[in-house]
Amino acid sequence: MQWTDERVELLKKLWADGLSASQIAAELGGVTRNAVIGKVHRLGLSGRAKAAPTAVARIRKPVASPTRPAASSGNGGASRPQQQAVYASRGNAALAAAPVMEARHVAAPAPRPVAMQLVETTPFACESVTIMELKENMCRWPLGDPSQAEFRFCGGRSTPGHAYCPHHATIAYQPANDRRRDRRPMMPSH
DNA sequence: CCCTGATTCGC
DNA sequence: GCGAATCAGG
Repeated sequence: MQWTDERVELLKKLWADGLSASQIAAELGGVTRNAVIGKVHRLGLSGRAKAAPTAVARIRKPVASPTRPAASSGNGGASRPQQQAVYASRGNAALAAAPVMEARHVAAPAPRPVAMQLVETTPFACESVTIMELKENMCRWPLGDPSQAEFRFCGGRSTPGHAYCPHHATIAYQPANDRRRDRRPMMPSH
């Protein structure tokens, strides 16, 4: 990919809009965030409004002398075989489609979406605990309607650090490719 | 671990 | 000029 005028313009705009380099890279396509950052610097638009870095901080740190692995024999370059172009496609980069939204840190451990709660068809003996009884290491798989008093959580023993018990984990974490096939009909609309 | 931008330097 | 590798930090 090359930096056509159009792409450069878009880069400028997105950078000015505050998107991260990886987000911009995803938006442009065909480039990595490194490429974006490199371009940003070459264009001289680095350092986005960063609340006055206070003179001192602004000054190049004298110690900043890089400690590059003393390219004893062409570090990086020489030994690197033809890149297989593994464009950055992880993290929010893949979700960058939505320009605005910046709701990343908002989501909580998140129970399954309501629609998924009634999906389970196979009878499964849950502890059925209330939110008050729910403790660490207890399966947080929701049972029933969260707006009703009867609402419960599975409460089964979950692997430390995980949200669900082994059983519900298998439901919650189906491989993307299997989802469509295995999905039972969900609620009509909501 | 995920992410962020900054920098270097072979190409 | 380009951008991977790396650094430094959250």
